[in-house]
Amino acid sequence: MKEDENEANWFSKWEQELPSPDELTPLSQSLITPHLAIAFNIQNNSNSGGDFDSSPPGELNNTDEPARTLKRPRLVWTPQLHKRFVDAVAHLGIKNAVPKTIMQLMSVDGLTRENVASHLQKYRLYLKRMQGLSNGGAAGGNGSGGDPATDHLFASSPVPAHFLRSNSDHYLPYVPVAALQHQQQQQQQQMMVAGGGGVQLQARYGQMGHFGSPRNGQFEHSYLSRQNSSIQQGQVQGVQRVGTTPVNNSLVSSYGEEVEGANGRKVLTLFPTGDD
DNA sequence: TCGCTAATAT
DNA sequence: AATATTAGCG
Repeated sequence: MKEDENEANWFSKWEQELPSPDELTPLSQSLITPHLAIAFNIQNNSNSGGDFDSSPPGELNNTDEPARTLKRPRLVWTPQLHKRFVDAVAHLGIKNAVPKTIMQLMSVDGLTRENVASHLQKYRLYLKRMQGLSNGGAAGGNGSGGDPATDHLFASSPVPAHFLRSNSDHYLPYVPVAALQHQQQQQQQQMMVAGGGGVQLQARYGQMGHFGSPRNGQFEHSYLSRQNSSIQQGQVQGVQRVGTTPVNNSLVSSYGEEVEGANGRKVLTLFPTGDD
């Protein structure tokens, strides 16, 4: 197999040029440097949403600047991230739990409103389905419903009781602080990278400055301060077709499993998915 | 501009 | 399968 040799070759080059941990690109900024983009042959498909593409639809930038045209990698909603989401929603109360607000409360660097909106939509559907059934086994053992599969993720976090009311009129504005034990969970995160052109994103978050105590259903303050700048780092890596696992960082020093789905779609998992 | 839902795209 | 994006409305 000569191809393997070739790949091994460019791979070592590539490996040497990887940024040091300090230089990891924060998720909130450009996600993939032009260099990496080219190295991975990741090119934007042109239009479609262009999240952080700075040029508006009307304006046309003839020369393609990869860095600017790149699409965000798909966010991977890990159980922990989802938990944070649930906590945020729980503490905001139904009325205030809208994408933007949730996003702010979560204070996850790199998390966009759209990420949250999309997730929220699915989560709501999940809740609805849960109500339809005899409520009771929200967490852990669903399965026989034969429903969409994100349930998996959703089931990983306990659903606050008041979410499951069909009467959405007057929810309790807050949750009995029981679910609020997350505290400083370790910053270890899982990262999954899909091969074959699929690039996924891992979000890192720091400690939440404690949630404000909701008074009378109005959350009055300042979850707004996002000053946890120090802990926030994220990194994306693409895997072209390499069989080799690109582990070289101190952050990702252990090999994950390289599993192959039915499609030949490889998924790299760095760090075990730490559930609660 | 934001949010919601359903549909569709990747 | 899991997320993202879009359309159409309020």
